[in-house]
Amino acid sequence: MATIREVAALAGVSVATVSRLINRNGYVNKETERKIQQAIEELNYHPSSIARGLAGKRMDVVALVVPDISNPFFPELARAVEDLCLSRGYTLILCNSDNDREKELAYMKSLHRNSVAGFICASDSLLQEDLQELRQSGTPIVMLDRSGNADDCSIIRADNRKGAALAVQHLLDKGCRKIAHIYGPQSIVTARERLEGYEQIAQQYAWYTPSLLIPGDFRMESGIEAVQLLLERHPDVDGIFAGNDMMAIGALKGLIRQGIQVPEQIALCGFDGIGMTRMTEPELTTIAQPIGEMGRMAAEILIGKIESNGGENRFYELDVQLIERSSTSST
Amino acid sequence: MATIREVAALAGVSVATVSRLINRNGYVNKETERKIQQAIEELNYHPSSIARGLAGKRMDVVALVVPDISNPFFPELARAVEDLCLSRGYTLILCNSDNDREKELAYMKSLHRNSVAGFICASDSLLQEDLQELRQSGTPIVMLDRSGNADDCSIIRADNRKGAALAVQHLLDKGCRKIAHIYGPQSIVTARERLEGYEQIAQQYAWYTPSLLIPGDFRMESGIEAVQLLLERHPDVDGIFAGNDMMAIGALKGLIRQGIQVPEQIALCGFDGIGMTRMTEPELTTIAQPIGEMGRMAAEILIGKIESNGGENRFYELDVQLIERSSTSST
DNA sequence: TTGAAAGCGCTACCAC
DNA sequence: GTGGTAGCGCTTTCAA
Repeated sequence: MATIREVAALAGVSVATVSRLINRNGYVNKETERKIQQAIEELNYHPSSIARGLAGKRMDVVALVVPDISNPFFPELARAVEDLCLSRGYTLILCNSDNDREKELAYMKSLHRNSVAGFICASDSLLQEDLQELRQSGTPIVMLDRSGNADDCSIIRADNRKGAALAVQHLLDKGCRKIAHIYGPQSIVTARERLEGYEQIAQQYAWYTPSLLIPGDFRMESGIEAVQLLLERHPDVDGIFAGNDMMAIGALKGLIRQGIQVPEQIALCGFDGIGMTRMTEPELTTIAQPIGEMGRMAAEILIGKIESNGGENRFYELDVQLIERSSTSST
Repeated sequence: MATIREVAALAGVSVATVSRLINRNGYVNKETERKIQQAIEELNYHPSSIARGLAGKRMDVVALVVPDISNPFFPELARAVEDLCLSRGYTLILCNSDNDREKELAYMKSLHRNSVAGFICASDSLLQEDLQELRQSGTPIVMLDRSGNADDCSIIRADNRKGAALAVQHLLDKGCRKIAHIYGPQSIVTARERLEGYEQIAQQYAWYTPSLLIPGDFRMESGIEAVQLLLERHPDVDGIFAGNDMMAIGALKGLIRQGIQVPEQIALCGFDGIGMTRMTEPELTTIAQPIGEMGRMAAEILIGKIESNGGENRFYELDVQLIERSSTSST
């Protein structure tokens, strides 16, 4: 691995000049530049980020912590973040916390020691105090989706309340007269907001009763179980709004298992808009978050902060969209 | 962020002593140790991996490149790798190449610049020459699953041939008399091996004909299309072995769409053993690779190489297992 | 058992 | 325009 000194020697200039060229600051003679470029080629020189980091220049690694990589929503989100980072010359470290505090803290420690340039948190189980160290060292932080609110950082989230309302309204439009909601963990902000959105509409109707609310944990299995419980409680439901797509997929499976026709007997709508909703039969109607845009935006804002040393913190609430498919409308 | 010098000053010793203690090499007086430990606590000191890296000590970051994060097989694999790395004090950089050469090269460049300690490749589109730089710098490399063979590194793969044979045999046992195979890209070693495994058994039968081989790209959509093509060619097939679970899921969807009963009319078997095979209705029979073990093993071998400066290179072929579910056996 | 000092590869400041 | 050089935080001889 060639060093800057070797390049300088080969090009017959000083390391300072090479450094200036590489970082494109300061003046460098055209002819000198050519010679240096050639030397770089010849030695196949790549500046060491390590040394660069030590020498005070900001590093080019940013981290994204997701709570559950087995939920395709997060890989999709990660892809978007990754794409933008890569195109801007940053490398992404994808950390899967699995909602495991141990892992999370191990990651925080590692990130801190490795001096990441920026940090995107999409995990709900990371506490404010855990971010303290990073924050103290001035590392820009962006909170994405589940991670909820926090001081001193920008927050990016879809309009969960509106999306939930949209879902319920859609089910009503499709003729449903008793709509249940499988809600996610109330410790998670997105789950809370979606529940609120549901209630906002549902409570206007006579059929509404709290027992239409079934708890889930955002994972597929809980969707199956929720359906079971729901059918015992309310054999006459004709619409289900699941708090996310994974639970919706589980719910669909539960319904099919019980021999229930979807959407004829019960219509079903999810939330997230992950690709997998097109995998089921029938395909799932869902409220699509702009996943790609959220990821890109998070990365962009983060990099903006890294490169400008700060910038104002805002709360971005992105719009959602109903995607109508066969789980709510029989052809 | 406290430095080693501050710790040394507070403890009233030299930086060398602190360094010795931290790295647990060389002698340190009990009493001195206590004082240093206390200083470390007090300043909440974490050694900088950056500086440590520059100073010649090996870094604690390893990278895993996967070809397609939207195939749950890879997140599952990554989780296993990640867990083991974390438990051994390493941080994992998860790189999703999307089979995109641009991205791949960008990653390789970044990894090189950041001097990763080790590298696990699970991507098929990374060429030998792309690994050249890493290899030259002495970075240990492990090839996992799709990445195929390469010199100077250990290789870990499931027994794809045997798994495929197992699948076909299982379909035969279930009474199938004409079994098709949806195969993956033949540029990928695992796809080739599975095709071979299929042929090994199928060719022994009179019903076998090359037109039972339908190409796919390991993604769900291609499973749907493959089924369509297959049914045109052979309306009388009664068994399908898909080259991986994602295509199997697609195939299932295609079959259901056409109103075909699974497994009554056509039995279906996948390959990989991803969790999602339990999400469909009917659930999918599949050949399970020991995903967790593969990931852990890859990480373990890699870390072994990192810490021992090399070690012999072996080819590990892990055993697979048939998981029988309703897509091949009607209750 | 401990300390002093020479780098690791690079950036940035100050002279020339 | 260009070069000399002082660190960045740490590890690692080599002496003491």
